[in-house]
This record gives sequence, C-alpha cells and structure tokens, in this order.
Amino acid sequence: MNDFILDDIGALLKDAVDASEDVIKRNIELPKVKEHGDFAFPAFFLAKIMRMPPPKIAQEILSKIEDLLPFGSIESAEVAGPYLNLKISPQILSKKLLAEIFDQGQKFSSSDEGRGRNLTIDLSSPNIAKPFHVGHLRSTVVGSCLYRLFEKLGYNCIGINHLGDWGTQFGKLIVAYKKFGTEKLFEKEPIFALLDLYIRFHKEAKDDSSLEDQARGEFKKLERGDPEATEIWKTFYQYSLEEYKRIYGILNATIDEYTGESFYNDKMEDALKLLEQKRLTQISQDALIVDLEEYGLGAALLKKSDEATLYLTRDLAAILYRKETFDFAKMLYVVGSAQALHFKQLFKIVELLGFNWHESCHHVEFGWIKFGKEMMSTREGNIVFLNDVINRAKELAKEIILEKNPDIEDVDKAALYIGVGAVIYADLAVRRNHDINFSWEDALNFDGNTGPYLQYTHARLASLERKFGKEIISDIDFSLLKEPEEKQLMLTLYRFPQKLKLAAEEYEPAVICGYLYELSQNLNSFYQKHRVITDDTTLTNARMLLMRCVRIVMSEGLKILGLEPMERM
RNA sequence: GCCCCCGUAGCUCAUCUGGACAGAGCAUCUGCCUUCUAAGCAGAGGGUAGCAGGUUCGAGUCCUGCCGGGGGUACCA
Repeated sequence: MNDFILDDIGALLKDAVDASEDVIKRNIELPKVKEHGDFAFPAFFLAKIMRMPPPKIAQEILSKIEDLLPFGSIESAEVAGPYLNLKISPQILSKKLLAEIFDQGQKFSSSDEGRGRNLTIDLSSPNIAKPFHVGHLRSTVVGSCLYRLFEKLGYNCIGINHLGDWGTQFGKLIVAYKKFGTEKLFEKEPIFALLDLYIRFHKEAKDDSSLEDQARGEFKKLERGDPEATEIWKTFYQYSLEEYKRIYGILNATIDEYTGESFYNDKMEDALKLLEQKRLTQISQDALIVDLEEYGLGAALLKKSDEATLYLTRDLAAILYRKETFDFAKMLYVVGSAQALHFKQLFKIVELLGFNWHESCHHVEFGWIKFGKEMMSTREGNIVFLNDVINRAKELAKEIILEKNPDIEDVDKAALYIGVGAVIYADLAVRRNHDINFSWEDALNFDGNTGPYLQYTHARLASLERKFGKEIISDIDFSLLKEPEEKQLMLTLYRFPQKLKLAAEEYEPAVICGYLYELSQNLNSFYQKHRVITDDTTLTNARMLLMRCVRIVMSEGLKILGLEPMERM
C-alpha cells in the first residue's frame, strides 16, 4: 500500500513550505496525545532557512494552505505553537484503507521487494545430545519470525540449523555409552538419557582421569570414520533430531536444512586452500591464523597448533558453501551477541577474499537469557528446559480455559497454542539487544502485554464474526465510522505495512509485538465502549467491515510471530 | 588493559532513530459482567531516565568522562 496520507500531506504543504516534498514527508511525526491531531509537522528546522521563529512559520504555513482544506485525506489543520497539527478525515481513511485490507486479505502489506531473491537464516543451532532449554529459544523464535517476515516481503527464505553435532563432547558420550549404556537406555526420553550419560561421564572423570583420554580417542576414531563410533554417533544424532523436530513443530520453527557442523568436515580444506591462494593466512605460535589486527579484530584462528579446526573454520566453509548453493541476497546469523567478534572476523575474511557479498551478511545478535541472576548453563545446573516451560504453560492455560470456556472443542490443543504463545511472545517482545531474565511468573502470565492477550483479541473478533453469521461486505456507508475509537483503530491499521518494513530493516520482532499490542488495546477499548451488532444494519455492516480488517491484520501479525490466531479460547 | 552491549516507576519493558507534559504491563488500590468472550475495559498512586559535563532552539535518545552490571579479547562454541 502506498502511504496515501503522507502523500497528501506532502502535496498539500509543498507550495507552502521552503523545502522539498521529500524533506517535508521525512519530518512528519505522530503526536503522542490526540489533542495534537493525527499527524504533525514541526516547523523548527525551517527557522534558519526562513529566518522566523517556528510558531510564526507554522502560522504562515497554515494561512497558505487554509483555503485548500479539506485536501485529500486531510480534514483540517491547526497551529499549536511551533507545530502544524493535521487531522485526517475518518471517512476518506476508512474508504481507502478498509477496502484495500478487505480486498487483499492475507496479502495485505505483502510486498515483492524480495521477489526472486534468496535469504538464508542461520537459526536455533542447539548442541546435539543436550535437551533444548530456554537459552536456545531466542535464536529459534527470532530466526523463525524473521523468516516469516521476509517471506511476506517476497523473499524466498531458507532456514538453516547449524547443529552442534561435532566435537570432543561426542567422544565423551561414546565412552559413557559404552561403559554405562543399557538396552533400555533410549526407551523413553532419549535426550535426557543422553544428558544423564554426559553428566555421568563428568562425575566419573573426576576420579578417573583416563576417561578424558579415552574420549579424545573415541572422537579421533569418529573423525577417521570408524564404523562403530559412527554408528553410535548416528544414533545420538537421530534421537536428538527427533526431539528437536518435535519442539520445532510446537514452536512453529522454520527450518529447511539440518546441515550441522559435521556437514562441513570435508569442506574446510577447500576453504583453507582458497585463503592460502589469496595469501591471507600465516602461521603464528604454531597455529594457522588470519591476521586482522589492522582492522581491530585481532587474530582469527583457523587451525590449532595440533592441526584441529575451529568453529570459525567451519563457519567459513559454511558461508562459502551457502553462497554457492543458495546464492543468497541476504544471509542472517541469528546468534547471541557473545559471538559478535567471531562474525566480524568471518565477514572480514570474506571481504578480504574479494567477495563483495560480505555486505549482505548480518549478525542478528541478541542478549542472554538469564535465570535468576545467573547465566544459564548446563554445567551450573541452573537450567530451565523448554519442555518444562511449555508443559507448565500448557497446564495453566488448560485450567483457565476450562474455567472460562468449558465447552471448547479441543482443550489440549487450545491450551498448547496459548501456553506456547505466552512463551514465544515473552521472548520476542523484548528488543534483541537486551538480556532477558527468565522468570516463571512472566512466562506463565497471560494478562496484559502477553501473547495470550493478542490471541484473546483475535478470538473475540472471530467470535463476533460467528455471531454475525452473514457475509461481510465492503460496500458500506463509510461516514458511519466516526467514533474516535474507530478512527484510532484505522490509524493504527494504516501503519501495519510501515511497521513490518521497520521490523525487517532492524531485524527486530519486538517492533511487531509492540504494534500488535497497540492494535489489541485499540480494539478492546473500542469493543468495550461500542456495540458492533445492533438492529441498525447499515451501522452493523460498517463496523463488521472494520472488525474484519482488524482481524486480518491481527491474524497476519500473529502468524508472523509464530502464534496461533485463536478462533476460540 | 583494550573493545562491544546494557542502566528509564517496586518489578518487566516501550519511547516511532533529536521534538509537545517520558508511556505500557505486572504488582497494589477503586469502579464495570441479565447485552457481541471480564485472558477485558475505565480510573488512582508510583519518575531528578545511573552520575557529571558538552553539542543543540530542543537530549532518555548524539559526544566526552566517571560509576554499576554483562559479554568479548589465540588454540571452547
């Protein structure tokens, strides 16, 4: 949708203001209080050019445009100090906006800016053989949200799970498996059986230092392709993947490729050769490095003194492979901010290799998830498993549903959607660069600024349509939508495409959360104060159209976040 | 030591990239369900935006310094 309001403002002011239409549009603001109108044009920046105090400028502009009003979607204008405040005509707004949303339906605010372009997203990436905990959640849900967001903007997205499926930890697991494993080990919750093996290994290794050596030995065997070790590793891999896929199903995670670290075992040598050809590498302290000191990025280690490769080596192989395989227009790494330097090094090396596409690679970083005052870590034991969070959220949701809506068809399904909605939303609603303090209280809260609140708003709208039971039409009397709450709803709807664009530019799901929350507040305020379905059929038709449009936007927004737009709850 | 991020109501967070009196939710308190879902709505209290300077007509937002928290800084990922 084009910004018809902004266009109207630009056209209206362009002859009255000493600035280009573009500059005018860029300076337009949204007033914080409704007494200041719907859009505002501040005159400060013209003070120097026109050599007049801002209030006088505002006054002058008003006198020049006064005769033109109403102008397009602009109903009236008035001066408040240094501001020119503009009011939008609800009738024209509704006519243009609602018709467009209604006609386009789910396609509303889609765009084709990404048409024919591939966008790869590195997301989730848990370490195999460890249960999924809330620390893994952010990469998964942020990555998935961006996936769906960019898909809406026309990109062809590819979600890649860079599984931590290689390394000495597997040597440890193999040793533990051989020593303590039983036939029944994987009968139920295999992933926790693996965790137990891992913990058991470390316990035993305290008393028996030879275990560490054995682990290194087993991993070497694995690297050489030893059939027995490979077989055991594959078992671990399969069980882990099964569990992850179950969780991804619940979280609406968007993963297309499961190319973990092991996938790049045979691709690192070519990458290193390429670096050597470009004479970028050198030996320092017996290790193979790329010296990035002059860029303030230190030394990038590619091979340890014992010839072993590092995760940078694998990421380098991966980025080259992905460029070749997917020819991405953009590559997003949704990985915690602890790895900021790592990605700066990686992208710099790509640049030094002479590839200009280094600019299309972005590290979408995010803060830690803390539990209590501590970082969450497997070793410390202060860990919250995602499974437990989801189960508790689901149980609580079920209790509440049975209390409020006992006749609902599939309680368990609804409870899962709501519980998961709360968990996902809590993670997405905080801006990425902030750390999150995980608290059970917040994760299990369904009131206020939460996922369930948004879902509830959608459920109310769905319920309204069921009750209405007739076809919603766009041929309505637009002049009837004149209540302030209705206008507010429409002004908010109008901003949806802009918000999606902003969220995409900043790789920031929290922008969408904030928007949908505001839309929900607008809707609920309206809903409380006005009746939609009444004896007045023309008014009912008009309001039902508005309600449908809100539902379309709510539904689309929720889906992008990965929440189920509930029909009943 | 050096580099990066964070510091806003008791708590959790917003503040549309520098604009009008800093806004929400949770918690506390007061109202509102014989009418479309009360997981809601309306309202009250709660603030020196870590501190100190600077730039600007204007700073929570930009710059400098300090304080506090976190992360990174060559053989973990």
